Amino acid sequence: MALKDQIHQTKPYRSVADEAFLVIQRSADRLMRTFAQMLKEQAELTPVQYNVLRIVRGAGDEGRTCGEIAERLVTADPDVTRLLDRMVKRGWIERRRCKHDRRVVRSYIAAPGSALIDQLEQPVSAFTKDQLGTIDDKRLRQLIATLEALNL
Amino acid sequence: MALKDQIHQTKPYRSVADEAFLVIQRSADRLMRTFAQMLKEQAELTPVQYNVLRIVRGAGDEGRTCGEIAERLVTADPDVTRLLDRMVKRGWIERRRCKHDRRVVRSYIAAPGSALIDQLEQPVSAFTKDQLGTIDDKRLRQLIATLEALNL
DNA sequence: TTGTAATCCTCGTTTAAACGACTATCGTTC
DNA sequence: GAACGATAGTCGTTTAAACGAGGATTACAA
Repeated sequence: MALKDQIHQTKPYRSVADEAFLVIQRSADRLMRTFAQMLKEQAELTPVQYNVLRIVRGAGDEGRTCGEIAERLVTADPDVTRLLDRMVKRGWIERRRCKHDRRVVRSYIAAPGSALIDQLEQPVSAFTKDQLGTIDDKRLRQLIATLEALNL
Repeated sequence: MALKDQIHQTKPYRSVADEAFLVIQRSADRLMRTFAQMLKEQAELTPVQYNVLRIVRGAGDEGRTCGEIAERLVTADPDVTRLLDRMVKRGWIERRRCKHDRRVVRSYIAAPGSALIDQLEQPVSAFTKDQLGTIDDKRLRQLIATLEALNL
C-alpha cells in the first residue's frame, strides 16, 4: 500500500520531492522504532547507546574522546556527556581523564559492554536482514547510492 | 563522501542491508534536523506539529478525532492529547467535545493555524526542493518505490 | 610570564517523548 | 435497565532530548 493511502491522503503530492520527503520520514521512523523496541527487549538500551558501544569498542585501548564519539555517531546527539554518564553507570564503559591534556576525557569499552555487543550481534544482523533483506542487493545498493548522492 | 568515511568507519560493512540501515538512519536524521531547524526559525513549531496542522486543516469543518490524527501522522506519536494541548494553547487549533458521543473530542483548524500553514507553504516547498531536488525525478521515484517496497 | 583566546567537557534547566494507569462514555447482552 | 466489555481520550511519572551557560585546562601572543 502506498504511503498516500496509509495516511489517508487524498490530495496529490505537489512534487516528487514532497512525496520522497514523506516516504523517507515514515520509513526511517518505522525502521528506528522497530529497532529501538528490539534493542530494548534485548538489553534495555537505545539505538544511540548501541552506536556508542560499537564506536568505543572499535577504538580499543586507545579509547575515544567525547568529540570523537560525537563525530562518529550515525545520528547526531547534542549531549554526549550525559549519554556516556548513563552508559558508565551501567558498567558498559569506563572513563578516564587524559594525563597529558587534562581537558579531555577518554572512554573505553568495559568487559560487560564488550559482552553486550557480542550478545547483540546476531539479533542486530537478523534485524537488518529481516527489515531490509526483502529486496535484492542491487536495489539496496541503488538506494544507498541515491541517499548518498543527496549529500544531506 | 561516503557515509563510511563520514563516520570514520574503517571496517567493511557486514552486508548491504547493514550499510543501507546506516545510510537511511543518517539521511533521515539530517533531513529532519534541518527541517526542524527551519520550522523553528520560521514559527517555533516542530515537524509533528506542522504535520498535525495540515491534517486538521485538511479535515475542514468536520474536524478530526485524536485517533484519526494519530493514524494520519507520518511519524508515530504516543501522546496526541498533549501534542494538541500545546497547539491549542498557541491558538492554532480548537477542540470541542462531540455532542453525539461524548467520549470523542474533535480538533478543528483555527484561523491563526490556517494562516500559519499558508505562511509556511513557500518555505516548506523550497526546503524539499533544496534538499531533495538535487537529483532528477526519475531517481527520486525509484527511491520512493524502493522504500515503499520495503513495507516498513 | 601573563593575559587572552581556544578547546574540551560538564551541568542546569526547559521541553518533549514514552509508557501505563486511569476516567468517562457508549454499545451490547441478558 | 444493570452489568460488562470496548472505545476515546486524559493524565502522572519517568526518562531523555535540546539548548545554552559555565568551568577547567591548554595554546598562543605580546
